[in-house]
Amino acid sequence: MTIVSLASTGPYSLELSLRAAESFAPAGSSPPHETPEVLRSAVRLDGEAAILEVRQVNDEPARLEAEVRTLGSGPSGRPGPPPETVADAASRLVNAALDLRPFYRLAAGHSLLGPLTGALHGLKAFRPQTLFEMLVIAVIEQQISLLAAYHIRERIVHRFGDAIDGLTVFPTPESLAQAPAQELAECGVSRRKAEYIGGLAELVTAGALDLGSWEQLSDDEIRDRVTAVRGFGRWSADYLLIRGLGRPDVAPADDLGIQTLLGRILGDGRRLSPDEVRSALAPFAPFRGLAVFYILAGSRLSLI
DNA sequence: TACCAGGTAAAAA
DNA sequence: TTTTTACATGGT
Repeated sequence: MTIVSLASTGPYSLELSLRAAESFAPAGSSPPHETPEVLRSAVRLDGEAAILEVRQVNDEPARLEAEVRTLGSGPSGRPGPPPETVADAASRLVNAALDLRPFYRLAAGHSLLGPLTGALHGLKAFRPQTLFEMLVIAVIEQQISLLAAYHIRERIVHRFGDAIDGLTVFPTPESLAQAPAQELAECGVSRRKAEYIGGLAELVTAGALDLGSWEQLSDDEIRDRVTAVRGFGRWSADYLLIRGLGRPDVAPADDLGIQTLLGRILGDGRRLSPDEVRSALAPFAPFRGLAVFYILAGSRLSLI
């Protein structure tokens, strides 16, 4: 067991972020939390499956506490992972490095975003533990409804991931590279998507895609690398930038769900074209992605 | 039943 | 070069 303390840059509300995350999941998909203020996540630390729990211990300045349990750790087992590893994993999950204050200053004067950032003060999106996971999820979500994608993803995770303490860690690139396309397709993805996932997993396993170094790259450099992989277009690249890397300014203009949402909230109810999405989001640069996330969360939480 | 849903690559024109 | 088509699940 390892416990570490970490700070969030600027304001943060774990409780609000948990409520937003829950509102994005299909109704009834997650059992009611016994402890709604704790983020509980199955992760892989130094190659070993672990449960990572994050709780907030102070509001301003925002401070969090992360606790890890692995199967091997405990009174008689090996020691848990080193504190830096735990702190890094937890910081990534809660996007601790993102500072919301400049976004709030920009939004303050806006008729919709002003009140919304007030009501959602401290809200950040959780990030997945790895970019590999985010890319696989992007493929699954291509073209089909989020609900259908959710069921397919659950099947893949349970079939190829590692169970620990009632949760399941996302499959490794190695396990998906070894999975026959037929077995992936049995989880509900198309034959072609199974090839995309297998191809990605092989590239990562072979070291041809060094996802770990992508944090340092610019948005456009990452778009180039993502779209060079078969099965990954502009939409998937933007999806990775926003959800996987938390890049605050990515405007997902090709996203059907965003086109529909912005048409309803900012437009006349009709779905917006990609160009109309770009125009609608222009006032929020360099925080266009954050603006979309706040509008989406506000919509899901029935605030707008 | 047919169509749409937070796309993409490959075939056809 | 541009347009059309196939693909999988789940809801309406």
